[in-house]
Amino acid sequence: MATIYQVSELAGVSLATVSRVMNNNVRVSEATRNKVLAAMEQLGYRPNSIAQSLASSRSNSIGILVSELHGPFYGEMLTGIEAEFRAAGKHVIIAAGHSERATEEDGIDFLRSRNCDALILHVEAVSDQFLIDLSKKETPFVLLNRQVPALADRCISLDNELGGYLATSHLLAQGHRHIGYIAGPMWKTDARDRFHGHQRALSEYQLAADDALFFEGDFRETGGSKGLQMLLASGRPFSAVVCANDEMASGALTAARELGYEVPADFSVIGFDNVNFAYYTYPKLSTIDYPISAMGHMAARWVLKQVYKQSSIDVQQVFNPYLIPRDSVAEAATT
Amino acid sequence: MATIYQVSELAGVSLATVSRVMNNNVRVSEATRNKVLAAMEQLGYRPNSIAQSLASSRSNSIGILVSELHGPFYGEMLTGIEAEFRAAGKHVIIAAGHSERATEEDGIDFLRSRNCDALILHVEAVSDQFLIDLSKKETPFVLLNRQVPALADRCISLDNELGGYLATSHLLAQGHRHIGYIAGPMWKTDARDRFHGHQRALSEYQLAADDALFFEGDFRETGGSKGLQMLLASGRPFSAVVCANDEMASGALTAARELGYEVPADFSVIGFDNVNFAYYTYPKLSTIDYPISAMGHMAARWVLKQVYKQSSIDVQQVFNPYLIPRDSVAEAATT
DNA sequence: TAGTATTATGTAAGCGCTTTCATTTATAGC
DNA sequence: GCTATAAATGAAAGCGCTTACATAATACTA
Repeated sequence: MATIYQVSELAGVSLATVSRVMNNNVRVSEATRNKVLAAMEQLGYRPNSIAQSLASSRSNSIGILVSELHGPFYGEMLTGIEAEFRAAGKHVIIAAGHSERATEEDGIDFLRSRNCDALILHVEAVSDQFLIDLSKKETPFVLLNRQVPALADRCISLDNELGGYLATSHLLAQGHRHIGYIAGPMWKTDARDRFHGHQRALSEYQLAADDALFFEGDFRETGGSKGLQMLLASGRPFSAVVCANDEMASGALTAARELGYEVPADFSVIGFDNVNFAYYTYPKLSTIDYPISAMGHMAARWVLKQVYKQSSIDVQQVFNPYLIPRDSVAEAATT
Repeated sequence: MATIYQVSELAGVSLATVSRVMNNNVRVSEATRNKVLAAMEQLGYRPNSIAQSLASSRSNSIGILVSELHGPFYGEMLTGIEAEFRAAGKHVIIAAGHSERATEEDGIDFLRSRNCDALILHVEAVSDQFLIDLSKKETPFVLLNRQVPALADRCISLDNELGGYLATSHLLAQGHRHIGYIAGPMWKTDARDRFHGHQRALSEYQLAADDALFFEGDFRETGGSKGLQMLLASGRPFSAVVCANDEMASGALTAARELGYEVPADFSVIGFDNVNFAYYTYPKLSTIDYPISAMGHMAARWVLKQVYKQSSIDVQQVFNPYLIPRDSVAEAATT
């Protein structure tokens, strides 16, 4: 692989000049620039980005930590982030945190030691305090899908409480009064927030969540089917169930069918996230849209703006969920 | 951030010694090693991986190029790869190729300029020749889900032809004789191979694929629903349809339902890939298992073995698909 | 045309490590 | 105690760039 030195020799100029034409910020005469460009072309020169990083102490790489690499949710998110950075000539280094504190901290460490210019963190298990401490170190970061008041300026988040509220309100508006709830792991903020929204909607109707109709799931399909079975086993009547995400809703749908129930005839189901496959379940899942791809883009743009100083970029930090009514919710039977 | 120099000063040794204890291959006396370790600890020293890379000309990073970052298939694949490398202390740089030639070549370029020690490529649009040329350059790479005869030793692939054969054989064994086919984009090798398997199975029954019952889709849900509509519109009777992947099968299932058909009562449907959600469709999708996660692991291990010389690792290069019978395929009505 | 302000280019000192080679120190043999 | 050998450590030259700073070339002014 050719080095900058060989280019400079061929072009008959100094190293510095070659470097200048690469980072075409400084003025170089048109003639010289062309000579250099020609030499680069001829040698098939490509800059060694490691050397560039070392010399300039910017690595042009951004570390991304997500809980998982698979799953519709994270996939969308990563796509949004990658697209934005790729266009800007930056690259992403990705690690998975698996929603475990140790793994997440480890991942952050790993990314930091890779000299990332910035980090985009989708972390669930580390404490707020850990993040606050981290914010005092040199590597800037932005939090996706998390609200830490002390770090508000670096949070890109969805109003999960509102989403939970919207879901339950929808059910309520359709006449449902006995509503089951299959939650996410309650140690996760978003799971809690969604549930709080649920409670708020309920309280507007002078209702309260029924403990017997509450199940704490795991945000995965199996959690949804297990949850539905528990709800059914409770013996308590219900005409609707809200699932804290689409994957659990999908599991619940499948379980319902297996147990001989029909949705929405026997009871309605609503999900959360509006992941891609929600449209392909049967019945089509009513859900709350989570603009995760847009939020991924936004996190990337935050970095572009704050870290790479592309000041013209606008960043939206708080996103709002909205209802996507489809076929899994119907009016409550009037009894 | 502390540098190696500060560590060496604090420990009262030379740079070289500190470097040695980091790469603990060379012999350093126990006493010195402890002094250095203590100094590192005290300074919170962490090596600058960029500098390490420049000096050692290994970057400890592996470039991954996939078609998309989202979707159940790629998600699984990335998870497999990341897990393997993370454990080995390597990191992955990920780019998306979007199944377009220019974007893929661009992505490869991008990754190479990032000084990756190796590349794992899931490319569909670049030519075999391009890859052969690439193999002559210095960056080693392994191909996932692609068979290039001249590069056989760096291909990790599935026998797609066999998979296609298994799917159709299953249908045939259930008595189906009129079988529709919703293919992937036929310029993609895997789509073609699967179709060839389909033809082979058919020929064993002295049957041939019916052009009127063939639709070239796009491997996505919409392609499946469009495909099914075309099949239905053709006026040709059929009792089963094979979809070249699960996403199209899911789309076909949804479309069938919307048009008033029942699967598998009116016709059977079989997919391909066995992605996570195939179990949650209605009816549960019969499909062909594609061990993509295992293959992702294997691609990573190929790199560990070939590039990082971890010779104890075993690598399996060709994987076999197998049938997962579920509920979307039933026996053909005996007429 | 000398004098000054601009612009273009070159020189050279790092960036924080690895690694070769030379040197010092410890170990052993006689 | 003195050499021969091995083990531990240090000195220093890069890796391929960026970036002050210095200098040379050109343009502009009076």
